[in-house]
Amino acid sequence: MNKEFISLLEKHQLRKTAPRLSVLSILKAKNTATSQPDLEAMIGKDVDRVTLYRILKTFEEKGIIHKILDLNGTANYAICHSSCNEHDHKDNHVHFNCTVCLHIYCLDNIQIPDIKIPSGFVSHTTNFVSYGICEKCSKKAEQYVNSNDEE
Amino acid sequence: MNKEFISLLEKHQLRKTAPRLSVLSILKAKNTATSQPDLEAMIGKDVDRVTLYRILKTFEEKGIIHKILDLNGTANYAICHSSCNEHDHKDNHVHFNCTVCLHIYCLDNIQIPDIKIPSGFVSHTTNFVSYGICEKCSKKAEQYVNSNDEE
DNA sequence: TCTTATATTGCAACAAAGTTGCATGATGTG
DNA sequence: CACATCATGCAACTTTGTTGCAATATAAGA
Repeated sequence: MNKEFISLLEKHQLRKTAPRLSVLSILKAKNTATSQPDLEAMIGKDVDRVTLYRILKTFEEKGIIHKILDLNGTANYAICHSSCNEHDHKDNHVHFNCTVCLHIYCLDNIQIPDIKIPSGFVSHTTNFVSYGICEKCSKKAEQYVNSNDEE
Repeated sequence: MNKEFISLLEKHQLRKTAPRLSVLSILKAKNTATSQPDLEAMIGKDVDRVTLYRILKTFEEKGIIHKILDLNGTANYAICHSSCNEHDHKDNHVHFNCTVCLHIYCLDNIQIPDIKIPSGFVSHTTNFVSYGICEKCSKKAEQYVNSNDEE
């Protein structure tokens, strides 16, 4: 399991260090993006806050992870599924940001549609975020409603 | 010109105060969204920082302005063109974020296309941001290239 | 295996962004 | 004009992110 991360770091010519492997394993373990504060809490005090910021920055630049901002502007990070690299680092799937649990889902199968932009403007990347209620939170809400049927 | 802002505040049952009118006139004067730091600088020290935050929060809740996050997660604000209100506060046009000057343009004429989201998920709002180089910055770059033709 | 250049980390200190509680002051309605 | 309420200002604080520099770990070569 660790081998996967080690080869990922090697591929990008980054040294294999404990903090970096921790970050990768935390991000990989979840199916949603992880927020900066959560990451900081999960990684604990073994790794310095500054180190974490720097790791996230290099990972993003190398195309290992991508950053998505939630509705509050908080940074969230997820491992890139598609084969990103330094030069071609696109993250052209739609994201879903649940307004209840605040989780961000990468909808890998849903491509961002093309749009026409005004002449004179040149677009390099696009970002599509859908805000609403995720499956888990919908189900929880249903259960809650059902349990109060007698009212 | 002030009448416009005063009636806007009345419409939303907000008291007409000097700080609120300042915010409105600053936002209205520009064709791009204004960042929180810029707003703070422009409004000067006559208005307290905390007051500014609170004004922006109420304006957003009332549907007077909308918030757009730039690529760094910095909050930017623009006056809503469409007739938004507390209950129907949608901002369904595309935004363009220039990576050079960092300005955010509201592309009022360009609607956000619909997408299919996975079953179980319920979408309330969508957000579409295009990142690239705006017209002004493109022209500046051209001029720069031309002036260095002799090289 | 030892040495060494260099990438990476940790620490301290700081800057910026945003929040909370409370007292003061302005607004608008009767 | 009085008064309830909304809005602001101030102080203090939390969170998020950055910078410089010294200490340390990594990887590659002798």
